[in-house]
Amino acid sequence: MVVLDEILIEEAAQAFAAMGSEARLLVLATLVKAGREGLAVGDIQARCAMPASTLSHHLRFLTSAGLIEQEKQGRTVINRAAYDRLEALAGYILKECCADQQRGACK
Amino acid sequence: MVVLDEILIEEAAQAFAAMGSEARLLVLATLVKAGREGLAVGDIQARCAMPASTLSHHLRFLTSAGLIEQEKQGRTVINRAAYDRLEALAGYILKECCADQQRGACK
DNA sequence: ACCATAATTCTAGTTATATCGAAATAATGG
DNA sequence: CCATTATTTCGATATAACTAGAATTATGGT
Repeated sequence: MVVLDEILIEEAAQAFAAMGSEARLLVLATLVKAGREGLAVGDIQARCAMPASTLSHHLRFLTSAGLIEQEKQGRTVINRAAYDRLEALAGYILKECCADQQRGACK
Repeated sequence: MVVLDEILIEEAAQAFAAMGSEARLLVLATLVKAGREGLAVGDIQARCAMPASTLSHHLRFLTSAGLIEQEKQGRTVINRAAYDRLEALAGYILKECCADQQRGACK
C-alpha cells in the first residue's frame, strides 16, 4: 500500500493558513459544495459577494496552497476544489495521534 | 442524532489559522502525538526547540482557537490536544461536499 | 477594428502576525 | 522569606496579510 498523499509539515501549514481566513474558507466551502464541475470566478464572486480583486487574491492563495485547481476555458477560469488534497489534510491532523504512547491508540 | 460539534465558519477559520503556522502546527502535532496525558510547556519547549516567550505566544493562539486545552498543576501548565475539536475540524472541510448538486454524492 | 466581458495585476493603506530578549509574575521547597 | 523553577507579559521590530479601487490583459462577439 503506497501512500500517495504524504504531506510535509510546511505544505500542511500553508494549506491550513489558506483555510485560515473567513473569506477564503467561504470560497473554498462554496467550491466544495459546487462539486466536480467547479465554478467560474464570476460565479464565486456572485455567491460570496466580494470585490473581484480581493477574490482573485484569495483564489491565488488557495491555488498555491493546492486546495483548488484552476482551468482556463476561453475567458473564464473554472475553479474546482482539490478533493484528494482536502481529504489528505483532513487525515493529517490526527495522523500520528498518540504515537508517543507505548500501548493503546487514542480514545 | 444530535450534532454536538457544529462549528461556525468564523470558528473554523480561526482554528485553521492557528494550524496555519509551521511552528504552531509542530506544537500541535507534538501534543497530538503525546496523547491524553498532555505535556508541560517546558516539555514542549524541549521537543520543539523554541524560545519560551515565542512558545507561550503560540500556545495562547492555539488555546483561543480551541485546539488545545490548558490545565494548571502547581507551577506547571499541562497542555492537551482537543481531540474532539480536531476531529470536528477534520470533518468540517468536506462536510457539505457537493451539496449544490441534485443527484449523487462526491466520488 | 471595436466594444463588452472576464479576470488578473498594480498600488497603497491598514491591520495582523512572528519573533524573541528582558522583565514580571506565580508556585514550590528549603 | 529567599532562591529556584515554570511560565507569561511587555516592548519593540520586522514581515506578511487583507482589502479594494484603478489600470491592464485577454477573449469573444459584431
